[in-house]
Amino acid sequence: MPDHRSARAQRLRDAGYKLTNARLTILDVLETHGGHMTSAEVLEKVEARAPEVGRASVFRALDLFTRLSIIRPTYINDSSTPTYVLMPGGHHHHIICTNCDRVIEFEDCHLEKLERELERQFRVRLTGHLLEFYGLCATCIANHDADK
Amino acid sequence: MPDHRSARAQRLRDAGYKLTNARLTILDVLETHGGHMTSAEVLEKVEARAPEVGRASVFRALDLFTRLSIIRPTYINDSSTPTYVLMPGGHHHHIICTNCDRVIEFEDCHLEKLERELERQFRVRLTGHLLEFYGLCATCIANHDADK
DNA sequence: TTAGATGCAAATAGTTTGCATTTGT
DNA sequence: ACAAATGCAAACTATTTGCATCTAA
Repeated sequence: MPDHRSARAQRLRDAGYKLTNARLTILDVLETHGGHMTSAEVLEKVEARAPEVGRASVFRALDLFTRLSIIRPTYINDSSTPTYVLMPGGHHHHIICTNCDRVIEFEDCHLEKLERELERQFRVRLTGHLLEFYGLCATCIANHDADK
Repeated sequence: MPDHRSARAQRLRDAGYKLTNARLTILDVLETHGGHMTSAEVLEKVEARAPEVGRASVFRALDLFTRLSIIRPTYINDSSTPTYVLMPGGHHHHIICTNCDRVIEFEDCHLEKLERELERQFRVRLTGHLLEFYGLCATCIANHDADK
């Protein structure tokens, strides 16, 4: 299995950034949690594990990790606050229910071919992608139909 | 050509929402601008066109339009503030340069098949999607290489 | 050794709320 | 007619900044 944890720290290092206690703690919090985390949740977990790490460093690290395509902020529910998703292998895919905000993750996206096409067409070098579908989940479809 | 403008107002109406002056103004601002707009830009344009429309109504409408898959908030640059993209036909696709934040839009995504697969697999009813690729644009690749 | 990163606390900016009033249907 | 939506301004909350200090390389 791929060791994403050391791989991501390595990525920081390769890009010329220091492996500080703050960054490694924040990265570990994200990796331990695994899924979707709001900045508030990250702040809370970091505070619990390493009280000496300041709020500002958390936001600075989240920005940095975003620039490095390690995570990606997205809007899940009532906007205004981003939810960060880890992007192992540079990509992530999910379905968001626009009624109850449930998130369903899925694996396959078959976007490799499109990715290569885009790189050629626009002369870009792509490092990751996020694919979000919106709609109603099974539960909300049932409730909706029951309303009739 | 499809008349997205009346189509979207119709969508509001069909979902049981009132076609108020505030909502129609905000919708028109989004459609006139066409592309990506931050909440600040929407506020500014709405203020210019219809000063009587309050700030709160703008945010309430942006939330509503998001729930209806008319627009979708996403993070383009320095996070913290969402950029809203119109989703004609329910979908939108772009490439974001993680170095200079340039946005390149593209049309084809070939996701219809995947969409149908997901609907079957998870028993969901999908209304739209957003596909974002991250990486370096041609200009930033050149600058990066020049640094060596 | 030293550029880069941190932690703190104060400042800022973006967004939401409560409520009396207005409006679409 | 009346529920839904609005506009206002105040309250709130999340995020950022400036700067002296610290630390990874």
